[in-house]
Amino acid sequence: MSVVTRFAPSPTGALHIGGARTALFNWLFARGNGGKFLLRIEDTDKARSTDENRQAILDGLTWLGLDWDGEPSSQAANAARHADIAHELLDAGKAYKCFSTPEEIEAFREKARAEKTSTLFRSPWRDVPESEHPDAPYVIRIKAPREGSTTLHDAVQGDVTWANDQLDDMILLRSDGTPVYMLAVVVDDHDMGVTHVIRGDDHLANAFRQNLIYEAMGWDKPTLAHIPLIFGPDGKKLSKRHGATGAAEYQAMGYPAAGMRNYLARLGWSHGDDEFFSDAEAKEWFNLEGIGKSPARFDFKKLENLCGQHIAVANDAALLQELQSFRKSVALPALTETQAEGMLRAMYCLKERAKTFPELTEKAHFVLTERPIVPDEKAAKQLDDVSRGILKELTPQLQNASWSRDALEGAVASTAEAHDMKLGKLAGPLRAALAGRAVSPSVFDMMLVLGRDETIARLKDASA
RNA sequence: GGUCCCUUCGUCUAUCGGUUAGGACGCCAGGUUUUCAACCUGGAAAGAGGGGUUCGAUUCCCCUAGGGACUGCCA
Repeated sequence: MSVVTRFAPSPTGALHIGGARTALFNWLFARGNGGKFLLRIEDTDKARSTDENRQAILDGLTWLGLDWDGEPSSQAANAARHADIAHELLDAGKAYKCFSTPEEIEAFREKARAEKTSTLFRSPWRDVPESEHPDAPYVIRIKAPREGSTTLHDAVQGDVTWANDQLDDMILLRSDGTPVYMLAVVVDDHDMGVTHVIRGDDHLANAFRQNLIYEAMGWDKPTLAHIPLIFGPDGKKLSKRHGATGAAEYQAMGYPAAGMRNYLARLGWSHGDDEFFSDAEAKEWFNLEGIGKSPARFDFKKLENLCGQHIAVANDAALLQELQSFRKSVALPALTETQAEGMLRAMYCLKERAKTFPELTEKAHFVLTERPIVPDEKAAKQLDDVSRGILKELTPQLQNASWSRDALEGAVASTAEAHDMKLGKLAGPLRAALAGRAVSPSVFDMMLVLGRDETIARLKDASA
Protein backbone atom coordinates (compact mmCIF):
# COMPACT_ATOMS: atom_id res chain seq x y z
CA MET A 1 0.00 0.00 0.00
CA SER A 2 1.50 3.28 -0.99
CA VAL A 3 1.65 6.12 1.47
CA VAL A 4 -0.86 8.96 1.42
CA THR A 5 -0.53 11.80 3.90
CA ARG A 6 -2.37 15.05 4.15
CA PHE A 7 -2.12 18.44 5.74
CA ALA A 8 -5.48 19.76 6.79
CA PRO A 9 -5.33 23.34 7.99
CA SER A 10 -8.40 25.35 8.77
CA PRO A 11 -8.42 28.76 7.12
CA THR A 12 -9.32 30.58 10.29
CA GLY A 13 -5.89 32.15 10.55
CA ALA A 14 -2.48 32.34 8.92
CA LEU A 15 -0.20 29.33 8.60
CA HIS A 16 1.13 28.83 12.12
CA ILE A 17 4.73 27.73 12.46
CA GLY A 18 3.56 24.61 14.25
CA GLY A 19 1.25 23.88 11.36
CA ALA A 20 4.13 24.44 9.00
CA ARG A 21 6.12 21.77 10.81
CA THR A 22 3.17 19.39 10.72
CA ALA A 23 2.94 19.99 7.00
CA LEU A 24 6.68 19.43 6.68
CA PHE A 25 6.52 16.09 8.50
CA ASN A 26 3.67 14.94 6.29
CA TRP A 27 5.52 16.10 3.21
CA LEU A 28 8.78 14.45 4.19
CA PHE A 29 7.04 11.22 5.03
CA ALA A 30 5.13 11.10 1.76
CA ARG A 31 8.04 12.17 -0.41
CA GLY A 32 10.44 9.84 1.32
CA ASN A 33 8.16 6.89 0.74
CA GLY A 34 7.14 7.59 -2.82
CA GLY A 35 3.67 8.50 -1.63
CA LYS A 36 1.31 11.37 -2.06
CA PHE A 37 1.00 14.51 0.02
CA LEU A 38 -2.48 16.00 -0.14
CA LEU A 39 -3.84 19.29 1.00
CA ARG A 40 -7.30 19.67 2.40
CA ILE A 41 -8.70 22.95 3.59
CA GLU A 42 -10.94 22.39 6.59
CA ASP A 43 -13.37 25.17 5.94
CA THR A 44 -16.47 23.74 7.53
CA ASP A 45 -16.57 26.64 9.96
CA LYS A 46 -18.00 29.11 7.51
CA ALA A 47 -18.18 31.91 10.00
CA ARG A 48 -14.43 31.98 10.60
CA SER A 49 -12.99 30.73 7.33
CA THR A 50 -11.77 33.29 4.85
CA ASP A 51 -10.32 33.16 1.37
CA GLU A 52 -7.47 35.38 2.49
CA ASN A 53 -6.43 32.87 5.12
CA ARG A 54 -6.74 30.05 2.65
CA GLN A 55 -4.46 31.88 0.26
CA ALA A 56 -2.03 32.79 3.04
CA ILE A 57 -1.72 29.13 3.98
CA LEU A 58 -1.07 28.11 0.39
CA ASP A 59 1.50 30.91 0.06
CA GLY A 60 3.20 29.85 3.25
CA LEU A 61 3.52 26.25 2.11
CA THR A 62 4.77 27.39 -1.25
CA TRP A 63 7.39 29.57 0.36
CA LEU A 64 8.56 26.62 2.43
CA GLY A 65 8.80 24.59 -0.73
CA LEU A 66 6.22 22.04 0.36
CA ASP A 67 4.46 21.04 -2.82
CA TRP A 68 1.26 19.07 -2.63
CA ASP A 69 -0.26 16.61 -5.06
CA GLY A 70 -3.33 17.61 -7.01
CA GLU A 71 -5.58 20.49 -6.16
CA PRO A 72 -6.24 21.40 -2.55
CA SER A 73 -9.65 20.08 -1.62
CA SER A 74 -12.31 21.91 0.30
CA GLN A 75 -13.90 20.08 3.16
CA ALA A 76 -17.03 22.18 2.94
CA ALA A 77 -17.51 21.01 -0.62
CA ASN A 78 -17.99 17.47 0.63
CA ALA A 79 -20.76 18.34 3.05
CA ALA A 80 -23.37 16.30 1.21
CA ARG A 81 -21.18 13.21 1.36
CA HIS A 82 -20.59 13.74 5.08
CA ALA A 83 -24.30 14.08 5.68
CA ASP A 84 -24.90 10.85 3.76
CA ILE A 85 -22.61 9.00 6.09
CA ALA A 86 -24.38 10.44 9.11
CA HIS A 87 -27.68 9.21 7.75
CA GLU A 88 -26.20 5.86 6.92
CA LEU A 89 -25.14 5.55 10.53
CA LEU A 90 -28.57 6.69 11.62
CA ASP A 91 -30.28 4.07 9.46
CA ALA A 92 -27.95 1.42 10.79
CA GLY A 93 -28.94 2.30 14.34
CA LYS A 94 -25.41 3.42 15.14
CA ALA A 95 -26.46 7.00 15.50
CA TYR A 96 -29.63 8.67 16.72
CA LYS A 97 -31.60 11.86 16.61
CA CYS A 98 -31.19 14.08 19.64
CA PHE A 99 -33.72 16.79 20.31
CA SER A 100 -31.99 18.41 23.24
CA THR A 101 -31.58 22.11 22.64
CA PRO A 102 -28.27 23.95 22.99
CA GLU A 103 -29.78 25.77 25.95
CA GLU A 104 -30.64 22.56 27.72
CA ILE A 105 -27.17 21.23 27.15
CA GLU A 106 -25.51 24.39 28.32
CA ALA A 107 -27.64 24.40 31.45
CA PHE A 108 -26.56 20.84 32.13
CA ARG A 109 -22.90 21.68 31.70
CA GLU A 110 -23.12 24.67 33.93
CA LYS A 111 -24.64 22.58 36.65
CA ALA A 112 -22.03 19.88 36.17
CA ARG A 113 -19.23 22.41 36.44
CA ALA A 114 -20.74 23.86 39.59
CA GLU A 115 -21.05 20.42 41.10
CA LYS A 116 -17.66 19.38 39.76
CA THR A 117 -19.07 16.34 38.05
CA SER A 118 -18.50 15.22 34.49
CA THR A 119 -19.58 17.68 31.85
CA LEU A 120 -20.02 14.91 29.30
CA PHE A 121 -23.56 15.29 28.07
CA ARG A 122 -25.72 12.17 28.10
CA SER A 123 -28.54 12.70 25.68
CA PRO A 124 -31.91 11.47 26.95
CA TRP A 125 -32.84 10.65 23.34
CA ARG A 126 -30.32 7.89 22.80
CA ASP A 127 -32.87 5.11 23.18
CA VAL A 128 -36.13 6.87 22.46
CA PRO A 129 -38.01 5.16 19.62
CA GLU A 130 -38.80 7.08 16.44
CA SER A 131 -42.52 6.98 17.21
CA GLU A 132 -42.00 9.19 20.24
CA HIS A 133 -39.90 11.80 18.41
CA PRO A 134 -41.26 15.33 18.44
CA ASP A 135 -41.51 17.46 15.33
CA ALA A 136 -38.57 19.66 16.22
CA PRO A 137 -35.02 20.39 15.11
CA TYR A 138 -32.53 17.69 16.01
CA VAL A 139 -28.87 16.84 15.73
CA ILE A 140 -27.55 13.42 14.83
CA ARG A 141 -25.33 11.90 17.47
CA ILE A 142 -23.23 8.78 17.30
CA LYS A 143 -23.93 6.04 19.80
CA ALA A 144 -20.70 5.68 21.68
CA PRO A 145 -20.02 2.60 23.79
CA ARG A 146 -20.27 3.35 27.50
CA GLU A 147 -18.45 0.36 28.83
CA GLY A 148 -15.00 -1.02 28.43
CA SER A 149 -12.05 0.83 27.05
CA THR A 150 -10.39 1.53 23.76
CA THR A 151 -6.70 1.26 23.03
CA LEU A 152 -5.30 3.03 20.03
CA HIS A 153 -1.80 2.58 18.79
CA ASP A 154 -0.03 5.79 17.95
CA ALA A 155 3.27 5.73 16.09
CA VAL A 156 4.60 8.49 18.32
CA GLN A 157 2.74 8.12 21.59
CA GLY A 158 2.61 4.35 21.70
CA ASP A 159 -0.49 2.60 23.01
CA VAL A 160 -2.98 4.99 24.53
CA THR A 161 -6.00 3.69 26.36
CA TRP A 162 -9.23 5.53 27.07
CA ALA A 163 -12.15 4.44 29.16
CA ASN A 164 -15.21 4.46 26.92
CA ASP A 165 -17.30 6.22 29.50
CA GLN A 166 -15.08 9.22 28.92
CA LEU A 167 -16.43 9.46 25.40
CA ASP A 168 -19.63 11.33 24.69
CA ASP A 169 -22.14 10.74 21.94
CA MET A 170 -20.62 13.38 19.78
CA ILE A 171 -22.62 15.27 17.26
CA LEU A 172 -22.24 14.21 13.65
CA LEU A 173 -24.73 16.52 12.00
CA ARG A 174 -25.80 19.87 13.36
CA SER A 175 -29.46 20.79 13.62
CA ASP A 176 -29.13 22.71 10.37
CA GLY A 177 -28.02 19.52 8.69
CA THR A 178 -24.37 20.52 8.26
CA PRO A 179 -21.64 18.08 9.22
CA VAL A 180 -19.31 18.70 12.08
CA TYR A 181 -15.52 18.57 11.79
CA MET A 182 -15.18 15.31 13.69
CA LEU A 183 -17.26 13.52 11.07
CA ALA A 184 -15.84 15.38 8.11
CA VAL A 185 -12.20 14.50 8.87
CA VAL A 186 -12.90 10.84 9.12
CA VAL A 187 -14.98 10.68 5.96
CA ASP A 188 -12.52 12.76 3.99
CA ASP A 189 -9.48 10.88 5.24
CA HIS A 190 -11.18 7.66 4.27
CA ASP A 191 -12.32 8.91 0.88
CA MET A 192 -8.92 10.35 0.09
CA GLY A 193 -7.23 7.11 1.00
CA VAL A 194 -5.10 8.67 3.70
CA THR A 195 -2.83 6.00 5.16
CA HIS A 196 -0.96 8.05 7.76
CA VAL A 197 -2.44 10.81 9.85
CA ILE A 198 0.38 12.95 11.16
CA ARG A 199 -0.97 15.87 13.15
CA GLY A 200 -0.59 17.89 16.32
CA ASP A 201 -1.14 16.04 19.58
CA ASP A 202 -3.94 18.41 20.43
CA HIS A 203 -5.89 15.92 18.34
CA LEU A 204 -4.94 12.89 20.37
CA ALA A 205 -8.16 12.93 22.36
CA ASN A 206 -10.10 13.49 19.16
CA ALA A 207 -8.65 10.32 17.75
CA PHE A 208 -10.81 8.34 20.13
CA ARG A 209 -13.94 10.13 19.01
CA GLN A 210 -13.03 9.71 15.40
CA ASN A 211 -12.30 6.07 16.03
CA LEU A 212 -15.97 5.64 16.82
CA ILE A 213 -16.83 6.52 13.26
CA TYR A 214 -14.23 4.22 11.77
CA GLU A 215 -15.61 1.43 13.92
CA ALA A 216 -19.22 2.16 13.07
CA MET A 217 -18.48 2.29 9.34
CA GLY A 218 -16.13 -0.63 9.43
CA TRP A 219 -13.44 1.34 7.68
CA ASP A 220 -9.72 0.67 7.72
CA LYS A 221 -7.99 2.96 10.15
CA PRO A 222 -4.97 5.00 9.15
CA THR A 223 -1.74 4.89 11.11
CA LEU A 224 -1.82 7.65 13.68
CA ALA A 225 1.10 9.86 14.63
CA HIS A 226 0.38 12.67 17.07
CA ILE A 227 3.30 15.03 17.26
CA PRO A 228 3.96 17.31 20.23
CA LEU A 229 3.35 21.02 19.93
CA ILE A 230 6.02 23.67 19.53
CA PHE A 231 6.59 26.02 22.45
CA GLY A 232 8.08 29.47 22.61
CA PRO A 233 11.58 30.00 24.04
CA ASP A 234 10.06 30.36 27.51
CA GLY A 235 8.40 26.96 27.38
CA LYS A 236 4.91 28.33 27.05
CA LYS A 237 2.70 27.58 24.14
CA LEU A 238 3.91 29.59 21.17
CA SER A 239 1.74 32.64 20.94
CA LYS A 240 1.67 36.16 19.64
CA ARG A 241 3.70 37.55 22.48
CA HIS A 242 6.69 35.45 21.41
CA GLY A 243 6.83 37.57 18.31
CA ALA A 244 6.57 35.37 15.30
CA THR A 245 3.96 32.63 15.16
CA GLY A 246 3.14 32.75 11.47
CA ALA A 247 5.25 31.17 8.76
CA ALA A 248 4.98 34.37 6.75
CA GLU A 249 6.72 36.28 9.50
CA TYR A 250 9.75 34.04 9.20
CA GLN A 251 9.76 34.64 5.49
CA ALA A 252 9.66 38.38 6.16
CA MET A 253 12.60 38.08 8.54
CA GLY A 254 14.56 36.71 5.64
CA TYR A 255 15.26 33.14 6.65
CA PRO A 256 15.95 30.92 3.67
CA ALA A 257 13.38 28.19 3.18
CA ALA A 258 15.96 25.40 3.15
CA GLY A 259 17.25 26.46 6.56
CA MET A 260 13.72 26.70 7.83
CA ARG A 261 12.94 23.20 6.65
CA ASN A 262 16.09 21.82 8.22
CA TYR A 263 15.44 23.54 11.52
CA LEU A 264 11.78 22.61 11.68
CA ALA A 265 12.52 19.01 10.77
CA ARG A 266 15.06 18.83 13.56
CA LEU A 267 12.61 20.27 16.04
CA GLY A 268 11.02 17.22 17.54
CA TRP A 269 12.54 14.73 15.18
CA SER A 270 16.01 13.32 15.03
CA HIS A 271 18.16 11.02 12.99
CA GLY A 272 21.02 10.21 15.31
CA ASP A 273 23.40 13.12 15.61
CA ASP A 274 22.63 14.63 12.22
CA GLU A 275 21.97 18.34 12.50
CA PHE A 276 22.63 19.88 9.12
CA PHE A 277 21.12 18.06 6.17
CA SER A 278 19.68 18.50 2.72
CA ASP A 279 16.12 17.93 1.63
CA ALA A 280 17.18 14.76 -0.09
CA GLU A 281 18.67 13.44 3.12
CA ALA A 282 15.67 14.54 5.15
CA LYS A 283 13.32 12.70 2.82
CA GLU A 284 15.44 9.60 2.95
CA TRP A 285 15.85 9.65 6.71
CA PHE A 286 12.51 10.86 7.93
CA ASN A 287 10.47 8.33 9.84
CA LEU A 288 7.83 8.23 12.51
CA GLU A 289 10.11 6.43 14.97
CA GLY A 290 12.40 9.42 15.12
CA ILE A 291 9.72 11.76 16.35
CA GLY A 292 10.05 12.72 20.01
CA LYS A 293 7.21 12.66 22.49
CA SER A 294 7.89 15.86 24.33
CA PRO A 295 7.21 19.39 23.15
CA ALA A 296 10.16 21.36 21.80
CA ARG A 297 11.00 25.01 22.30
CA PHE A 298 11.69 27.27 19.41
CA ASP A 299 15.30 28.48 19.33
CA PHE A 300 16.11 31.36 17.02
CA LYS A 301 19.86 31.01 17.48
CA LYS A 302 19.89 27.51 16.14
CA LEU A 303 17.56 28.48 13.33
CA GLU A 304 19.99 31.21 12.35
CA ASN A 305 22.96 28.94 12.54
CA LEU A 306 21.37 26.39 10.24
CA CYS A 307 20.20 29.10 7.88
CA GLY A 308 23.74 30.41 7.65
CA GLN A 309 24.99 26.97 6.74
CA HIS A 310 22.34 26.56 4.09
CA ILE A 311 23.07 29.92 2.54
CA ALA A 312 26.75 29.04 2.46
CA VAL A 313 26.22 25.91 0.42
CA ALA A 314 23.38 27.15 -1.74
CA ASN A 315 23.59 27.53 -5.48
CA ASP A 316 24.36 31.15 -6.37
CA ALA A 317 21.61 31.58 -8.92
CA ALA A 318 19.04 29.92 -6.69
CA LEU A 319 20.09 32.14 -3.82
CA LEU A 320 19.68 35.23 -5.96
CA GLN A 321 16.26 34.08 -6.99
CA GLU A 322 15.21 33.48 -3.41
CA LEU A 323 16.59 36.87 -2.45
CA GLN A 324 14.42 38.43 -5.11
CA SER A 325 11.30 36.72 -3.84
CA PHE A 326 12.22 37.72 -0.31
CA ARG A 327 12.40 41.33 -1.46
CA LYS A 328 9.04 40.99 -3.11
CA SER A 329 7.51 39.53 0.03
CA VAL A 330 8.58 42.51 2.10
CA ALA A 331 7.69 45.04 -0.60
CA LEU A 332 11.26 45.96 -1.44
CA PRO A 333 12.02 46.80 -5.07
CA ALA A 334 13.50 43.95 -7.08
CA LEU A 335 17.21 44.08 -7.72
CA THR A 336 17.97 45.61 -11.10
CA GLU A 337 19.70 43.54 -13.74
CA THR A 338 22.97 45.29 -13.00
CA GLN A 339 22.60 44.71 -9.29
CA ALA A 340 21.66 41.09 -9.85
CA GLU A 341 24.72 40.56 -12.01
CA GLY A 342 26.96 42.13 -9.41
CA MET A 343 25.32 40.04 -6.76
CA LEU A 344 26.07 36.90 -8.71
CA ARG A 345 29.72 37.86 -9.14
CA ALA A 346 30.02 38.63 -5.45
CA MET A 347 27.98 35.72 -4.17
CA TYR A 348 31.01 33.51 -3.52
CA CYS A 349 32.29 35.87 -0.86
CA LEU A 350 28.88 36.93 0.46
CA LYS A 351 27.17 33.69 1.14
CA GLU A 352 29.61 32.46 3.73
CA ARG A 353 28.97 35.43 5.94
CA ALA A 354 25.19 35.75 6.01
CA LYS A 355 22.44 33.96 7.91
CA THR A 356 19.49 35.82 6.52
CA PHE A 357 18.64 37.74 3.37
CA PRO A 358 18.78 41.14 5.05
CA GLU A 359 22.28 40.24 6.23
CA LEU A 360 23.25 39.08 2.77
CA THR A 361 21.97 42.32 1.33
CA GLU A 362 23.83 44.39 3.86
CA LYS A 363 27.11 42.67 3.08
CA ALA A 364 26.43 43.06 -0.61
CA HIS A 365 26.02 46.80 -0.33
CA PHE A 366 29.30 47.48 -2.14
CA VAL A 367 28.05 45.82 -5.27
CA LEU A 368 24.48 47.03 -5.08
CA THR A 369 25.37 50.68 -4.77
CA GLU A 370 26.82 53.00 -7.38
CA ARG A 371 29.30 55.84 -7.46
CA PRO A 372 29.49 58.20 -5.89
CA ILE A 373 29.76 56.02 -2.79
CA VAL A 374 28.20 57.74 0.17
CA PRO A 375 29.89 56.46 3.31
CA ASP A 376 27.77 55.83 6.35
CA GLU A 377 28.83 57.25 9.69
CA LYS A 378 31.23 54.51 10.67
CA ALA A 379 32.84 54.39 7.26
CA ALA A 380 33.21 58.16 7.14
CA LYS A 381 35.29 58.00 10.31
CA GLN A 382 37.81 55.81 8.51
CA LEU A 383 38.31 58.37 5.81
CA ASP A 384 40.26 61.04 7.61
CA ASP A 385 42.90 63.18 5.90
CA VAL A 386 45.76 60.87 6.70
CA SER A 387 44.13 57.74 5.40
CA ARG A 388 42.89 59.52 2.30
CA GLY A 389 46.48 60.50 1.62
CA ILE A 390 47.55 56.91 1.85
CA LEU A 391 44.73 55.79 -0.40
CA LYS A 392 45.87 58.36 -2.91
CA GLU A 393 49.29 56.85 -2.83
CA LEU A 394 47.93 53.34 -3.12
CA THR A 395 45.77 54.07 -6.13
CA PRO A 396 48.47 54.25 -8.82
CA GLN A 397 50.08 51.12 -7.45
CA LEU A 398 46.84 49.24 -7.84
CA GLN A 399 46.41 50.68 -11.27
CA ASN A 400 49.59 49.00 -12.35
CA ALA A 401 49.04 45.75 -10.52
CA SER A 402 47.90 42.68 -12.33
CA TRP A 403 44.37 42.13 -11.10
CA SER A 404 45.00 38.98 -9.12
CA ARG A 405 44.47 38.43 -5.47
CA ASP A 406 48.19 37.98 -4.81
CA ALA A 407 49.15 41.13 -6.65
CA LEU A 408 46.49 43.17 -4.89
CA GLU A 409 47.50 41.89 -1.50
CA GLY A 410 51.08 42.65 -2.35
CA ALA A 411 50.35 46.21 -3.37
CA VAL A 412 48.28 46.96 -0.31
CA ALA A 413 50.74 45.28 2.02
CA SER A 414 53.71 47.20 0.69
CA THR A 415 51.87 50.49 0.94
CA ALA A 416 50.95 49.69 4.52
CA GLU A 417 54.52 48.75 5.25
CA ALA A 418 55.81 51.98 3.76
CA HIS A 419 53.75 53.80 6.35
CA ASP A 420 54.77 51.45 9.08
CA MET A 421 51.24 50.29 9.63
CA LYS A 422 49.57 46.91 9.71
CA LEU A 423 47.44 45.72 6.88
CA GLY A 424 44.37 45.94 9.09
CA LYS A 425 44.94 49.59 9.60
CA LEU A 426 44.79 50.27 5.89
CA ALA A 427 41.93 47.87 5.29
CA GLY A 428 39.57 50.14 7.19
CA PRO A 429 39.83 53.18 4.92
CA LEU A 430 40.03 50.96 1.89
CA ARG A 431 36.82 49.25 2.88
CA ALA A 432 35.16 52.57 3.51
CA ALA A 433 36.20 53.83 0.10
CA LEU A 434 35.05 50.74 -1.74
CA ALA A 435 31.87 49.92 0.15
CA GLY A 436 30.97 53.03 2.08
CA ARG A 437 30.50 50.70 5.01
CA ALA A 438 32.55 49.49 7.95
CA VAL A 439 31.28 45.98 7.37
CA SER A 440 31.77 44.20 4.09
CA PRO A 441 33.51 41.21 2.53
CA SER A 442 37.29 41.19 2.33
CA VAL A 443 38.70 44.27 0.62
CA PHE A 444 40.50 42.04 -1.86
CA ASP A 445 37.35 40.19 -2.74
CA MET A 446 35.64 43.49 -3.31
CA MET A 447 38.38 44.67 -5.63
CA LEU A 448 38.22 41.42 -7.54
CA VAL A 449 34.45 41.64 -7.89
CA LEU A 450 34.42 45.33 -8.72
CA GLY A 451 37.22 45.12 -11.27
CA ARG A 452 40.08 47.50 -11.91
CA ASP A 453 38.22 50.48 -13.34
CA GLU A 454 35.50 50.64 -10.74
CA THR A 455 37.95 50.08 -7.89
CA ILE A 456 40.26 52.84 -9.05
CA ALA A 457 37.34 55.17 -9.60
CA ARG A 458 36.03 54.60 -6.09
CA LEU A 459 39.46 55.14 -4.62
CA LYS A 460 39.90 58.36 -6.54
CA ASP A 461 36.49 59.53 -5.39
CA ALA A 462 37.37 58.86 -1.80
CA SER A 463 40.82 60.41 -1.85
CA ALA A 464 39.90 63.46 -3.92
C1' G B 1 -12.65 19.11 38.38
C1' G B 2 -12.16 14.58 35.05
C1' U B 3 -9.34 11.90 31.23
C1' C B 4 -4.94 11.46 28.47
C1' C B 5 0.13 12.84 27.24
C1' C B 6 5.03 14.70 28.47
C1' U B 7 9.88 15.42 31.81
C1' U B 8 18.42 13.85 29.70
C1' C B 9 23.31 19.99 29.72
C1' G B 10 20.26 27.02 29.09
C1' U B 11 17.97 24.99 24.14
C1' C B 12 17.33 20.86 20.30
C1' U B 13 18.56 15.95 21.02
C1' A B 14 21.52 10.64 21.07
C1' U B 15 21.13 6.43 24.31
C1' C B 16 16.52 1.47 22.83
C1' G B 17 19.43 -2.41 31.21
C1' G B 18 25.99 -2.30 31.73
C1' U B 19 28.76 4.41 28.13
C1' U B 20 34.18 8.57 31.54
C1' A B 21 25.86 9.86 29.55
C1' G B 22 27.59 11.46 23.04
C1' G B 23 26.51 15.47 19.38
C1' A B 24 24.61 20.34 17.85
C1' C B 25 23.22 25.55 18.96
C1' G B 26 24.30 29.05 22.58
C1' C B 27 27.88 30.44 26.39
C1' C B 28 33.14 31.07 28.47
C1' A B 29 38.64 31.01 27.50
C1' G B 30 42.47 30.95 23.94
C1' G B 31 44.11 31.01 18.70
C1' U B 32 43.75 32.80 13.59
C1' U B 33 42.37 37.48 11.41
C1' U B 34 41.21 42.75 7.26
C1' U B 35 35.64 44.67 9.52
C1' C B 36 31.52 41.19 9.83
C1' A B 37 30.81 36.21 9.35
C1' A B 38 33.49 31.96 9.32
C1' C B 39 37.29 28.81 11.19
C1' C B 40 40.67 26.08 14.95
C1' U B 41 41.67 24.44 20.20
C1' G B 42 39.99 23.91 25.02
C1' G B 43 36.13 24.46 28.91
C1' A B 44 31.69 24.77 32.00
C1' A B 45 26.96 22.43 31.46
C1' A B 46 21.99 17.19 32.13
C1' G B 47 19.02 12.06 33.52
C1' A B 48 12.59 16.64 38.08
C1' G B 49 12.03 14.20 43.23
C1' G B 50 10.92 9.60 45.89
C1' G B 51 10.06 4.53 45.93
C1' G B 52 10.44 -0.20 43.75
C1' U B 53 12.07 -4.46 39.89
C1' U B 54 17.15 -6.09 38.80
C1' C B 55 23.70 -8.45 39.85
C1' G B 56 23.11 -3.53 37.50
C1' A B 57 18.93 1.59 36.04
C1' U B 58 18.69 7.68 32.23
C1' U B 59 16.50 3.20 30.18
C1' C B 60 11.08 -1.06 33.07
C1' C B 61 6.91 -0.21 37.02
C1' C B 62 4.46 2.97 40.83
C1' C B 63 3.83 7.63 43.45
C1' U B 64 4.70 12.93 43.82
C1' A B 65 5.82 17.54 41.52
C1' G B 66 5.87 20.52 37.22
C1' G B 67 4.23 21.30 32.14
C1' G B 68 0.68 20.41 28.19
C1' A B 69 -3.74 18.66 25.50
C1' C B 70 -8.77 17.48 25.47
C1' U B 71 -13.34 18.02 28.00
C1' G B 72 -18.28 22.76 21.87
C1' C B 73 -24.40 22.18 17.28
C1' C B 74 -15.00 25.31 16.66
C1' A B 75 -11.54 23.13 13.76
